Amino acid sequence: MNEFTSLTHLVKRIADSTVRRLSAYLRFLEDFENRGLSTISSEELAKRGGTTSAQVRKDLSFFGSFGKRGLGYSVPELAGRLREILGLGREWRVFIVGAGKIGAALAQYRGFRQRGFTILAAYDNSSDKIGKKLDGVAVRDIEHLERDIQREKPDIVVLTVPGDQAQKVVDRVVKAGVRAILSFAPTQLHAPADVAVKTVNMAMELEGLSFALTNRD
Amino acid sequence: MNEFTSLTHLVKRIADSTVRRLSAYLRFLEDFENRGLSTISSEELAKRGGTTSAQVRKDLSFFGSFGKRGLGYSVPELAGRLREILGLGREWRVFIVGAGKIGAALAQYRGFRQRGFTILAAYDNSSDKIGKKLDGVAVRDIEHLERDIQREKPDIVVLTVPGDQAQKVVDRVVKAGVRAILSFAPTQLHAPADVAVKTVNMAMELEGLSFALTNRD
DNA sequence: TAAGGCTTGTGAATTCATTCACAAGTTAAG
DNA sequence: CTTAACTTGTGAATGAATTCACAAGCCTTA
Repeated sequence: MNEFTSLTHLVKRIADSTVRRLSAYLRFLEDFENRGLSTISSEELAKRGGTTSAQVRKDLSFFGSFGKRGLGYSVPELAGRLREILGLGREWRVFIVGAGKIGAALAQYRGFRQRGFTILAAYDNSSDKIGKKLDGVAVRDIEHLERDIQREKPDIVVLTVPGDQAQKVVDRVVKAGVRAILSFAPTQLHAPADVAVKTVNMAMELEGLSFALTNRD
Repeated sequence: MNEFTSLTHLVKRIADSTVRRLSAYLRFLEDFENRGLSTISSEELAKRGGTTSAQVRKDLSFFGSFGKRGLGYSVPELAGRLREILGLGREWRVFIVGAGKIGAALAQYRGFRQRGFTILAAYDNSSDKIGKKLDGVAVRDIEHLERDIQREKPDIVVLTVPGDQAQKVVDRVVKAGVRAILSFAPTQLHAPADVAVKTVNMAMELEGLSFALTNRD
């Protein structure tokens, strides 16, 4: 039984950590799918994901009950359910803002396309880069960012500009109507509550390692 | 008063989320330092970091009491304390394994050097890349990885190889004595408990955004 | 049909993290 | 010296996430 009327009307807020694990489970399931396995238990899923079987079952239970007692989960069915839950059944349109090295690395990253994320264009303010291509992705003048957002309605903006320009770009794209941002700038970003912002902060990860190496034994 | 005898003998395990916030506080403090401000309150620090003043004070309280009641914290002193806590007072030696686009982006990333992370070398298995330079960083044959780890004793290995090779490289570098890894591969990695592993998983972040965009209203 | 072996789904218990709320300490002003 | 205005540091309270533990259901074998 399911306490929710539908996936789009979640009663409880789902924790970020839960969503991240669902994403990991999906990756393992795809692996199992490729190897032709048809069912999997929460225990096996847990071992792969470095968590516990109770955690796996609890995570899934927020969205329904997808398994069979005594048997486990059907690999293709659970994979399908997770794709649905994570919203991967459709195309997501992406703009990259910042055509530096990180932008270039992302433009060629196969994981984007594989999961339905289509990169429409990249933006930069340097005349060296404008008009060129980044692995098949056109680099456009950042002057036209707002205009293009209105025309092409990207769902997600990936930010790879230097830290001191990141907040300014956030303000611009939010004003133009973007509601999801993935930033690689090492700064804290501020946006309205209805805009989803994720930040990948390398400096923070490195300092986490530095801390771990320093404070142990 | 401090319930710990020294920073290297923490009684309580410090949560990952706490360390990440400390890292953020340090960034703001450096900003304040550059602007010549001499004191700051937990409230101001909180506003910048998108948290609460109680959280800031609690985070700091795990390590000692660094503020003055009625006044706040001395900016340079607190910055210094945080650098010490995070282990940023020394040089950290880094190998990059994988000289693809992401490896290249990291090789030129200024944030590394700025915080005392020195990139000693990069490794790859492609003869196109071996012997070349990645923004001043020599690309070496991955065949020599173990030998070089023993010789040059890097503290941290940054992994930017394709997902299907990541675990193999982890096993190799762990066996060779490395105790901290920062991975950009979109896979779950397994390592002994005394090895600190952080993973930056772009696919997971994107799926988090996809989930957020799908499940709202 | 019955028994044995497995595995799910989920309330309850526990552990962990955040927020509250206030005594204690500091500064500045009169 | 006294008062007023602040701000820290921290136990206690609350809230959130994880783990426990077991009834309920499914499959296989005989």
